[in-house]
This record gives sequence, structure tokens and C-alpha cells, in this order.
Amino acid sequence: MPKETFFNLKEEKRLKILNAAIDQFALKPYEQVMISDIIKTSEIPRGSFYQYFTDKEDLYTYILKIINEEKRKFLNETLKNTEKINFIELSKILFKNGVDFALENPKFIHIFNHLLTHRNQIYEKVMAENIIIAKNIFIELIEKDKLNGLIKKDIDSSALAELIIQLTSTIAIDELDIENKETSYKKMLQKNDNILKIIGYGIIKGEN
Amino acid sequence: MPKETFFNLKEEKRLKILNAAIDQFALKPYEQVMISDIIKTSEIPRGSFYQYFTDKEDLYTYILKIINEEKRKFLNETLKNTEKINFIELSKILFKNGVDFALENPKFIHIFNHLLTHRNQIYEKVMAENIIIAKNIFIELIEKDKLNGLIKKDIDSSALAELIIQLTSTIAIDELDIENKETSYKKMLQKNDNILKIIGYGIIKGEN
DNA sequence: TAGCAATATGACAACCTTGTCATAAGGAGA
DNA sequence: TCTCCTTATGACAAGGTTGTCATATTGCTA
Repeated sequence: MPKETFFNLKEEKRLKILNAAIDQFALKPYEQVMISDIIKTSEIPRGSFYQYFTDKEDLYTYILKIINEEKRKFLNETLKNTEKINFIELSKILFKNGVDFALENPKFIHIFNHLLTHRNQIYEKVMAENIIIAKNIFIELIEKDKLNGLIKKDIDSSALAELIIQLTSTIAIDELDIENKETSYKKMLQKNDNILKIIGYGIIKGEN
Repeated sequence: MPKETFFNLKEEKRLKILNAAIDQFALKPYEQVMISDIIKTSEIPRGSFYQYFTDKEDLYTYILKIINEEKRKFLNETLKNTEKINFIELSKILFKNGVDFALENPKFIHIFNHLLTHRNQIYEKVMAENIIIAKNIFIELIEKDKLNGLIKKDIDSSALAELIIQLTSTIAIDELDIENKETSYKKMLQKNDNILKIIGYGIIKGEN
């Protein structure tokens, strides 16, 4: 967590620093971001940086925390009045939610993608835990659907949960063609529908 | 490619350098491997390293090339007499082949996994191309199975190919518990069967 | 206005890694 | 043995980043 001094700053200055950092972490993976770049953009002296943060990791994990909070807010908004939904439908909603969040917060998604594709100690600390939590939630939903006769009883809940998590966490905003947002957005949702159709009904003809 | 000088070395010395490098790249991701470590382990002076290789990337891509060749050999061995096999069966075989290769060449797989989880310019150069090639092979197989009435015609071949590639390339040797190789090996294959069952027959009950 | 605590500053030491280069050593052929 | 070409060596310059610290500034309170 940033030091108190940081939170005592005038909002304008605080946000200037935060935005400069977000820009950098969206541009490059953690290891490649230099404190020098952040202080240059936010126009603070080197000494001040260390007055506000312990080090780069301190600032980075703070930003990850902010992103997580934003994502959770965004998801809660989507999940309002969405009780009693089945697993496949929920997966669809989650995927669409992910894409929508990415569209509204491209920088956040870049930061997130960098973390996924350049794993480090921080990935282990921050993400590994999130994934376990998500997996358990999914497993619970799957088991419920099994009881309700919606999902085949012989499906391995754990394998299915991992499959979905891998698919939803790999939403690459990079695939989103900024030039053709509209088309590209539709394509991504379409592709996801295709994948969920495979998972829902299988690919083999004539048997069940 | 390493310089001629490297290939002129006595085999013993050449392999000592190569093995020292493989050990390092298996231990840490590319960026974290220091030339200093490699020359220390292989007991060659710093100047010699630059006599053999242009730089770290030169050595690294050479090792990746070796790994690729070994993988291809290993796969060809497995695919002997495996004509006319359907897509799901082939996927199973590929997965098993991957696990077997990992068991025989744990260091190679570590190097590979580092590349997957710490993507860099080299990942783009080496892997991106491989993936496109693999995808096209898979799509062809899928289309053939569709014609033969084995796979539903309304399945999106591209989405299915990507799904399988993602699953087979994520074989994490890390999941292999060295203490319980036997059990762990069976578990991995079991898990893969479970996932392929999902893809084959779907998860939704009572419909097709 | 004096005094105290919180902030701001930026020069700098400490550290590390890379790639080079001048020089030495080896070895095969004349 | 002399020569030439290949190979071996390791000190070192160059370049870049981090975190610190002594000093200055600000602002609030008495």
C-alpha cells in the first residue's frame, strides 16, 4: 500500500501520478516499466516517488487492487437480477461482461494481459488466489446444475471449471480491432458463442 | 545460429556449454538468465562466449530450435501407423504424446513453459508461426471429419482448433508431481480425457 | 515571527550486465 | 622453426537502474 503521504496529496497530483503509472504498466510488462518513466511523465522528482511508495511493486499491486475493485463493481452491475441462471448462460454473460469491461477500460486490460503473459512473483500472489476462488464458485454452480438435471452427472466438475476459467481469462483485448470496434466486438461474442456451443452440446455427431 | 567456431569445438566442450545454457533457461525465463551464469557453469571465459554466439538471443533460439526438432522426432515416432484417425482420437494422442515428451525431457518443457508464461519478441517470432501452422492442420482434420459425418457440420472449425491448441499447449509439467510420477501421470491423462469428453459430447443433459 | 512536522528535491553512490578489444596461446603446414 | 590463422582470455568501458540522504521548502500553530 502507498504511504500516507501519497493519500495526503491533492487529488489532482495524486491522479496525475496514478495515471502516469497506469499508462506505463499498460504499455509494458512490470519488469520493463522504469520508475524513471513514471516520474518523468508525472513530473515529480525521484525522491518524491520514494516518499509515496516503498518501491515499484508497492505501486503496481496498488494499481492491480484498483483494477480488481473496478472489475468487481462492473460485474456486480451486470449480475443484478440474475438469480437462478444456469452455468452455460452465466458463462456467456461473464464473457460478454469481460469484453464490455475491456472496451470501457482498455488500459486496465492491457495491464492485466501483461500480467498473464509475463508471469512473475506478483502473478502468483495476486492471481493464483483469484483463480482458486473463481474455480470454487464455478464448481458450485456446476454441481447445482447437475442436481437440477441440467448438466450431465458424469462430467468432471473440476475439469469443466478450469476449462471455462481458462477461456474467460484469455479474453485478449488485442484481438479487438480498434479500427473496427463494432464488427470486431460482434466477432468476439460470436466466437465465444461458438465455443460455448461446443462445450454445451459437443462436437460429435449423432451420439449423446 | 551459433558461429562456426562453436561447431568446431570438441563435442565434450560444446555439450558442456549447451547443457549449462539449457539448465539456466530451464531454471529462469529468458530475460532473467545472465550470460555470466552460463559461462560460470560451463567454465569458459566471457570472451569465448562472444566467440561462439552473437549474443544471448542467438544461443536461446538455437536451443529452441533443438527442442522443436526433438519434439517433432518424438511426435513422428508416435504418429507412425496412425493413418485415418479421427479428430478426437488424434487430440488424445497428441496430449499423451505431450505428457510423455515432458516426462522424458523435463528441462525442455520448463524452457517451453517459460516462453509461454513470459512472452517476449522471441515468443512472437518462434511460437506465433508454429501456432498458425498447427491451427491449419487441425482445421483440415476437422473439416475432413465433418465430411465423413463424424463431426457436426455447424461446429466452427476455427474455434474448435483454437480450443484444442490452447489445451494442448498448456500442458503444465508443473502439475506433474515428481514424488508421485505414476499417479500424477495417470491423473493428467484422466483429466485430459475428461476435457475431451466434454468437447466430444457436451455437458448439457438430454439434448443434442 | 519562531518552531515543528510534513514534504519536496535531485545529486549520487552502489550495483549489475553487456559487449569489446588488445593480447596471449595453440596448432597445422612449409 | 617460422608463419598464419584460429581460438582463448579477462580486464574494462559504457550504459542504465535503484534507493538514499542531506538539504531546502512549505505550511500550520502558538
